Amino acid sequence: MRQTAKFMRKNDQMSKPTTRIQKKNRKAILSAGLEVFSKFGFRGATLDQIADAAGLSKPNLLYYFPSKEAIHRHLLEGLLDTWLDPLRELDGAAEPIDEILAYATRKLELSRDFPRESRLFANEVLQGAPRLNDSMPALKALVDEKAAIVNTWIKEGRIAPIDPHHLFFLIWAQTQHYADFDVQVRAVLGHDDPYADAAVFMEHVLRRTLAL
Amino acid sequence: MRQTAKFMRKNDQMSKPTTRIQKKNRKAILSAGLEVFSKFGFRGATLDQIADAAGLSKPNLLYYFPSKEAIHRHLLEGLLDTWLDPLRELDGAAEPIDEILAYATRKLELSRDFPRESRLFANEVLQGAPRLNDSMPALKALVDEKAAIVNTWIKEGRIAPIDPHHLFFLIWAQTQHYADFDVQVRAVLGHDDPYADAAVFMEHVLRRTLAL
DNA sequence: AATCGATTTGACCATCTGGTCAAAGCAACG
DNA sequence: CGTTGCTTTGACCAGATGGTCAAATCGATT
Repeated sequence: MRQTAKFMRKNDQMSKPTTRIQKKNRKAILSAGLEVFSKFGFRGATLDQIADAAGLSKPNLLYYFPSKEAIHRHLLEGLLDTWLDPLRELDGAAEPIDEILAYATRKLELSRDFPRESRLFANEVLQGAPRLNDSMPALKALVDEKAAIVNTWIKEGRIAPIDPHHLFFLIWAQTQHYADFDVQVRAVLGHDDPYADAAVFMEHVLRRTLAL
Repeated sequence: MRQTAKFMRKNDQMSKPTTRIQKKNRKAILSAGLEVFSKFGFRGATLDQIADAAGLSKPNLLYYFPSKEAIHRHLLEGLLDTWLDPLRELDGAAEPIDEILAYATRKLELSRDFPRESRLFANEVLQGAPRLNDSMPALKALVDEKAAIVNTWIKEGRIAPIDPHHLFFLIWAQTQHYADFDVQVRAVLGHDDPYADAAVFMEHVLRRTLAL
């Protein structure tokens, strides 16, 4: 007996879509959800908006995802991982300043290429991260691990003595600012694409901050 | 004939509250509104939540403010001003590095002492600043004016040549990060009051960034 | 204490929102 | 081409939400 979608939803914990249509529609829904959730936050977004943006009717949308929250959860799930991937690559064996610059650069590219994801995340954290609390310990663990590497570099006298945690905050704040406060950045600059200048500026700041 | 509150609301454009009760209740409503709006955004906040937080009934709340949007507008109105006040004080005649450090410090204090205001603002900008668009030109004008001062300092060879706009973005991003991403910051640090360390770190970053 | 305007509230309303359901449409496979 | 099961939808529902209103209560002034 072939599985029906209904059966999948109930018993299969949303396993991968099987048919071509399912693939297409689930992708459309997630993309639409990202668009709407990142703009209005969870409570501000409506299923009608998402259905509209996905080009589907609301009941059809709920055929693919059992609830508004399920769409949101699905979007958040992969997000923190993607967001932290560049940090995972931070390598204790390589040259400190190169490594940190590479990390910051990758993070800035993430802001440039995935601003909606950044804003979805920002919206969530702003509102107290109610749907991210479970991930916080893992986040802390990863950051602590990488902070230890930075501390090693400091003890070896290879970079200036600074608080590693606040160094990460600096990089996060600086890079995410361009995605999250996009409107303000563009209004102040009066032109598009702040990212080229931002990259130059950020490299200046980090080199100076880390230099002995 | 004494003015009634109803009369005021209709014809007087919300002029200052007159009676002691009005003063107290309007203050309670604005404080409650700040609490709720900063946590859930405009669309996520409900009048019932605000009324609850203010210790009033919903109709009573609407006796003092004509609509949900009016409360929100009222909160935003003063906000951008307060937010930019420290920047206004940036003085071209004084010592560059002292001035910039003083600005950044004042801004960090604002984050520490008024995190709800910071989050209200962040929520608004995140969602495209629909209710702040009018203020954007004034913001740009002020920033451009102060950027010109920084450029003068650069031409005089008193600080390193950097892009002044991105310098301001750096300061905004860094300081507001501690208020807006409070949950994340605390989760990563595993303790309270990041502000003392943040101040030290920020001074380090800015001194290095600006040094010749 | 009587009056008059300021304040408060319970009841109510229209609209919006997340979600359901049965029935209809459609695609693939024998 | 007919069956079978996947997909889509119109109609609907219950609860939440922003907002209204008339009536009740309160407080200051006489």
